Amino acid sequence: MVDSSRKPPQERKTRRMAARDRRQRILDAALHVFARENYQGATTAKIAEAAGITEPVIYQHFKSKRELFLEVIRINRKRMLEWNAEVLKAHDDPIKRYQAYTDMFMYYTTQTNRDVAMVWSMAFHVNDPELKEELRQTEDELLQQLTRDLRRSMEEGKIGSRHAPEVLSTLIFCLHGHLTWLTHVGAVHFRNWIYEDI
Amino acid sequence: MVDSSRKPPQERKTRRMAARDRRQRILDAALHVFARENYQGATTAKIAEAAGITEPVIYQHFKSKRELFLEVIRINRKRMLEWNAEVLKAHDDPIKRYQAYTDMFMYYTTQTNRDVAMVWSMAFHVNDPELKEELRQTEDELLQQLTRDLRRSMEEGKIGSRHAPEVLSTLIFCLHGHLTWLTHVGAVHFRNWIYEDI
Amino acid sequence: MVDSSRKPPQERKTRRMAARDRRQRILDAALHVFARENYQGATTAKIAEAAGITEPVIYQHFKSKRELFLEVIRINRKRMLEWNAEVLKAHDDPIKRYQAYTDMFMYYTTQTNRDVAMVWSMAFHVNDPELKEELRQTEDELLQQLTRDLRRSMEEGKIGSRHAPEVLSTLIFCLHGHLTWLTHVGAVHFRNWIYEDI
Amino acid sequence: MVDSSRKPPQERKTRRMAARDRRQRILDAALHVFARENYQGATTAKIAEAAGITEPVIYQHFKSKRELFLEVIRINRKRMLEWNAEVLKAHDDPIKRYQAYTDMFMYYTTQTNRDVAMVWSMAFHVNDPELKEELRQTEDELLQQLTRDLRRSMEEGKIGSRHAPEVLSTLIFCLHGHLTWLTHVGAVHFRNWIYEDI
DNA sequence: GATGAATGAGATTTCATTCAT
DNA sequence: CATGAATGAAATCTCATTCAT
Repeated sequence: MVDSSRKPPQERKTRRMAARDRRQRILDAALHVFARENYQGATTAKIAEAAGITEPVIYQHFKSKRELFLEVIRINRKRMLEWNAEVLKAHDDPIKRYQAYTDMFMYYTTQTNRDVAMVWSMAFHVNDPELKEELRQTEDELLQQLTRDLRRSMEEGKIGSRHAPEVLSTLIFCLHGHLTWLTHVGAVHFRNWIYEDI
Repeated sequence: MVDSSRKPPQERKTRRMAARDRRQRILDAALHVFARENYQGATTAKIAEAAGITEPVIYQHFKSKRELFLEVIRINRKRMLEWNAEVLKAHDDPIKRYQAYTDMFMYYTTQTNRDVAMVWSMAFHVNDPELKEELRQTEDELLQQLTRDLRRSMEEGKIGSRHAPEVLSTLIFCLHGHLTWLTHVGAVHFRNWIYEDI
Repeated sequence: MVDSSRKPPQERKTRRMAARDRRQRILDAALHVFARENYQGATTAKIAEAAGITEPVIYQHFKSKRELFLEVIRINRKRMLEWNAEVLKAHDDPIKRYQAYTDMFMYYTTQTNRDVAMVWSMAFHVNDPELKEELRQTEDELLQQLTRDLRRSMEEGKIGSRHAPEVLSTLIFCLHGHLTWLTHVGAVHFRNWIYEDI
Repeated sequence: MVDSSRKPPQERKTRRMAARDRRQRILDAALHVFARENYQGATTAKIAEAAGITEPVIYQHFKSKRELFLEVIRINRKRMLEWNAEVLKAHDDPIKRYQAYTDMFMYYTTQTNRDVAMVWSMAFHVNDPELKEELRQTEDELLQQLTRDLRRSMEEGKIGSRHAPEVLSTLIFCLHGHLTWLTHVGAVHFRNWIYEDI
């Protein structure tokens, strides 16, 4: 996808680039296959096929299937946290801000992002303490980012305080999780108006 | 459920149990193991061990692992729908009614019920069209039961209509799903006050 | 099928009778199932079901599946040898005699007898030395009975000696075996006229 | 069939064989084991052992045991039909032609070919409709090839027409089938002179 | 003597992972 | 580095056979 052709002199750099490419391809494929097939359902064979490589290549980039999965999770953890922070900084007007936040969630139900959401919610069902801890922390951070922001807005009187900030953030958050399900399963009819109402 | 109290001296002489009881024991064990380990992670060996039997016995009662799982799901589907309906009929006063409804959800985060909730949310990640359809229908029914009830209460002026009934039911519903996660993962600190606020 | 009801005084005899009955039922069912499903394909479960009993009953009458099979083979060995001898004694006129012999073979391709033929030919594929020896002996005996008879008829000038008696008997014999196949598989179109021609 | 003669020092370092060769080795081993042990008696473990590999390797070359078996059958079906046709074209003199045909059958009682014959006759006892149809067709084709040839020879007056061509071909055919049995079981004493007599 | 429940042993098949080239 | 070949370990499921009642 990047440039593996127009740099003949530096041999090593080309290789490095290619390796990084490969790794990314594997991660992309893995995300997709994990989302579709579940952790244990996603065989290394399927992932390799989706990445257009052979199985052993996976093991040149990742120690094991578990490590690959954790990496997928970590990448999206980082991505989610950054994204979250960014969105909350994007607008001065809180109304617009939360609107953007909402949009972000909506965004998560489409294609690639849907894969992210699926993997995320699926990860909760993998019985791995280390992973579990990581998930919990991420959820907590995301929630606190939003809670802090909401509280500040309330204190500044910029939004109504019909709900306590913790409650509101949790509500918004739950919607996210649940909408993933509903989308996944096909019951999508109220998606559009629910945010407006809150 | 049967007689686990008037056991004779033998500690665990579980052999020679009546077919019905054995079946139930397997279902109980399966529910627990599926909740803990995921569909594919829950091997028949683990289920058998949890039920205190050997693997082949499972196949005297269920045609396959898949069938066992579907049975677990179906039983809880029925249980959930009945329970839901019952709770909504329990009190004339809507406030008390929804309070009971809320309590029911809370109840779902404790031991056995927690297993039910876990299996339920886990089931969405099993790649099986028949199962998926069944899940969707159940969610729909549960949601509609609640929506109808809320709408009626609003029309009778018994509860405020700050949110549209569809929205409110969805909100309540999402909380259910998400709280399961949060509980599962260990972030439980606001459980108590969130319902009061809504 | 026989009388298990009209003999109240002699308890033991009634029982004996019943036991013998059961045994026969099992043997009949076994013959049928073995013919249809192959030695290893014929599970004790299928045999029990065909006999209208439960599996353990089989083990009250036979030491093992193998023993049951050997018994089935032995019974039909005896039956075949007796039958063979009888048929060859039935007529003085050799022509009629061989006609009857031929008819007997034909008979073997219909229902019950077909089962016998199938089991017989199937038995050759069971890898069991003891069984193999028994089969060989039976084939030899059957063949020699016929050969002796043919030789005598030739010596008495009662039938033509276009073929040597050993050859003719083998030919007739082969037809038997092969017709079983052809019938089994559905290619039956010349059955009728082939014997006339020889 | 491949190079089993120019082996390097290592006694049985069979690892890392070319896919084609490995496949062939498995087919060879399978033919042998199926012939000896019956379809269901021939476990993948036994086949793997005979091929000097571990079980999973079989599944890299064949989708299932059934597919492996069908492949064995198909290969020999092709081989038989070609062979048959070739032999019937080999000589102008019909006497020599049928002599060669006979020799071919005889040939089928030697080692490898004997395995082919055994598998062929055993296949009739495998309860599989698709397989059965394939077998029937092959038998029919073989029989018709021979019948046509015999009829032409008779019409040209090159061989006597003591028997109708259909009958003669069936006779020859039956001998084939039955001789396989007899050989398999150990009663081989007349093999030599029977063809001359017909 | 018959039955329902149970099981050890094993069959087929899959999968993550590792060599050897 | 990449790949084709290989495999140990385990998963699902079956089956002949045996208890306990």
